[in-house]
Amino acid sequence: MTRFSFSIHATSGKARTGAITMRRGEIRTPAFMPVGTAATVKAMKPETVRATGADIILGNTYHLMLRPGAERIAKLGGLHKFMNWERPILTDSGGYQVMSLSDLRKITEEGVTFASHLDGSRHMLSPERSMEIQRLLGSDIVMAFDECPRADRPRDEIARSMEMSMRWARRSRDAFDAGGAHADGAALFGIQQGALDQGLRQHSAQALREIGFDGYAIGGLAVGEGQEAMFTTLDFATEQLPADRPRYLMGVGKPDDLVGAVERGVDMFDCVLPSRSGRNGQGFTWTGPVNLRNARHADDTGPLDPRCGCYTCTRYTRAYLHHLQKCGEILGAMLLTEHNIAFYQDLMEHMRAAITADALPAFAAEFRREYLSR
RNA sequence: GCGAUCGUAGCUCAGUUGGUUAGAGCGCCGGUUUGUGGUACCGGAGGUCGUGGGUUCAAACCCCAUCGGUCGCC
Repeated sequence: MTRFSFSIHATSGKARTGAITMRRGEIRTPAFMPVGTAATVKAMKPETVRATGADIILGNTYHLMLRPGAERIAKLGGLHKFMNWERPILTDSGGYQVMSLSDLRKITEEGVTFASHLDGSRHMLSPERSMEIQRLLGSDIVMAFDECPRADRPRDEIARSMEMSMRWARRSRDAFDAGGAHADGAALFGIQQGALDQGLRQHSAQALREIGFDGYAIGGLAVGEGQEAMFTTLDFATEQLPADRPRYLMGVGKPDDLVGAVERGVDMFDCVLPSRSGRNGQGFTWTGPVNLRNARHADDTGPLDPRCGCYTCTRYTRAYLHHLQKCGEILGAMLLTEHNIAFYQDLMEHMRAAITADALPAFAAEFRREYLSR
């Protein structure tokens, strides 16, 4: 069994490029992970997701435990077989969704009880149960169970939440090790909290390092604080985490967020933006986001992005994509999602090449000049 | 020709004991989406209430005429 390992091949400033090697394949970093919440990257076939260049996708403990159920997926052979994706899968622990989706949640030291957003039924998640579910799913990168408080909460509340998340991180580590997932070659990532506070972030990072994880995630950002505050936090947050382990900025972000975060030393990302936007008419291009529902595209015979070599851009006009979006046609979501995911992967590939050439600052400057020009 | 009935936003319609700047859905125009509640969310434009008279302090609403649609009867 190939043990989890991370090697850095080149650096450019604080940015690094390299690869994570795992039992189900290699993950080139910096990496963008398309989100496949309910055992599917919405509107895309797994082979198409792979064809865009994705090495790994994300799945969700919260959604899958409610439907179809973790035990059922285990009985059906695990998440990879269930959804026909044989490469690595990272599973979120459910902590964030309990905050963002469910009502009637009650948080105690033991864990969280909450009402399903699907049918109101009552459920419980704890570090131990989250580890068990992620093991049943067959996850390759398991995330520690944490609490993600809103960034606008008072500092003492953020501090107490972070400290509990660190105790939960310890319990996640223990439950993960006891469950045997480690021996199977799965990896466990801890999640730093502390919102925008440098001291709290430092405490959180120290606690995680003492426990020891295969990788370290930065949680609690991109929750409304704005890009400048996020970058300011990343300036110190990445340096607080071990240099020889992957750093994963959870839930981020827009293309310019990714570039700025890579410059600050982040190695992994996931975000719903490219896939959700694909269903709602927003396409990403090298010259900025485009709303394909806008009437000005109705007679445009050009591609969405002339510099993009994806399936959609090499075969379809903006006029057609506009038409599909206006009609709410399924193919519109499919074609635009595929482009957006391909664009994100292309962006990552460009950044990896720029870091390899030790030329990330020049690439980033040129990217911003064009992407943010309008 | 006679009778009935209907004409309100681009479309389908709501709107009476006559009473602020006449509403809805869809469509149209635009914006939002960051560890995903897949037909999402937010905002905006748009109407001489078929037309012309009349009654009234006040008319989409009541009266008369007229034009147009639909149905029925000769």
